[in-house]
Amino acid sequence: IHNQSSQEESLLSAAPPQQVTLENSGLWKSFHSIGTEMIITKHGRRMFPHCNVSITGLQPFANYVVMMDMVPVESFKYKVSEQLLVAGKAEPQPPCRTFMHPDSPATGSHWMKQSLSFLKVKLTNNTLDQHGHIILHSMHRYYPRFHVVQADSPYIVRWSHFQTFTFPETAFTAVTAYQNPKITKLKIDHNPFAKGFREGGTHSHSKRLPSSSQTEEAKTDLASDSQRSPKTGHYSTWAPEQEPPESLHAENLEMQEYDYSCEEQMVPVSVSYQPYRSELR
DNA sequence: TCTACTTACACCTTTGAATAGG
DNA sequence: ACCTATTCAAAGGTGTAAGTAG
Repeated sequence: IHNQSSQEESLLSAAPPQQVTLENSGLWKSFHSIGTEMIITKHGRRMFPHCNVSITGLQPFANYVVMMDMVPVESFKYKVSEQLLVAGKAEPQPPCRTFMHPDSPATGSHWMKQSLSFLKVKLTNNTLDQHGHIILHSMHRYYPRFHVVQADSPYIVRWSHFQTFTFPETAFTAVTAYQNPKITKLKIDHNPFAKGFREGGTHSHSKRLPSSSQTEEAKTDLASDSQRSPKTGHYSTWAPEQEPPESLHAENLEMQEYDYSCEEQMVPVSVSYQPYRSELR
């Protein structure tokens, strides 16, 4: 753990260090090794793989809010020509929205009891979206970022005791249609909703997909994933402009007050901010 | 002509209400 | 009255092909 200041050192020494672990790390790595792509649509598309994390080191009786947002990996966009190529400067950032885990706020013991699923997160390319989905630019790369905030209410968050965690293997390219057939194959193989497109299925399109040697490799990765090979975050620094290091990233953010009742707010990485709470079915 | 995006579609899983049984 | 299990229809999540936009 690399602490930024003596003030943070005293803060951390008062409580056990928070740790966020990516539970389905093996599946993410299968996609990452090929180049993860996430479909974004006008009406919002779920992520696959979706983020599934566990948290430790919280104070059992304190309340916390857990959030997720998306951060650009670098400051340029891509185009397709055989493979993804850099195609100039990135588009201006759309409104940065945050997905608040529906259990928020909840006690530390609640969060640590079981892993947290971000299955309901939806991505859109519609900058006028009214459903609170996370807005991204197509042909840009992003990675999800997780925030753990000690707070009694999702609307008034003290940004002290605020920690952020990211996982390099969760970086992805936002696309409106799949560019890499290997990614398509992996998704069809492992997303139950895409079962109709699997080889041997009754769907007419199923035989159009090229077979890939990558699939067996991916299955091996998944086997290890099923044995739970989660990866735990620790404190280090890497700039989004750089290729992420193997290690995970967690940053202590500046202490400040934040009122979620506002429509658009700034987060400590100088992007505008919209609170979003998913609907429970 | 090329690339990026949108839409309709068939196929599938998930959800939740209704019902039955203990 | 209460709980659990089962059934089943509706809602919603998929990638694809074909079309549109620029």
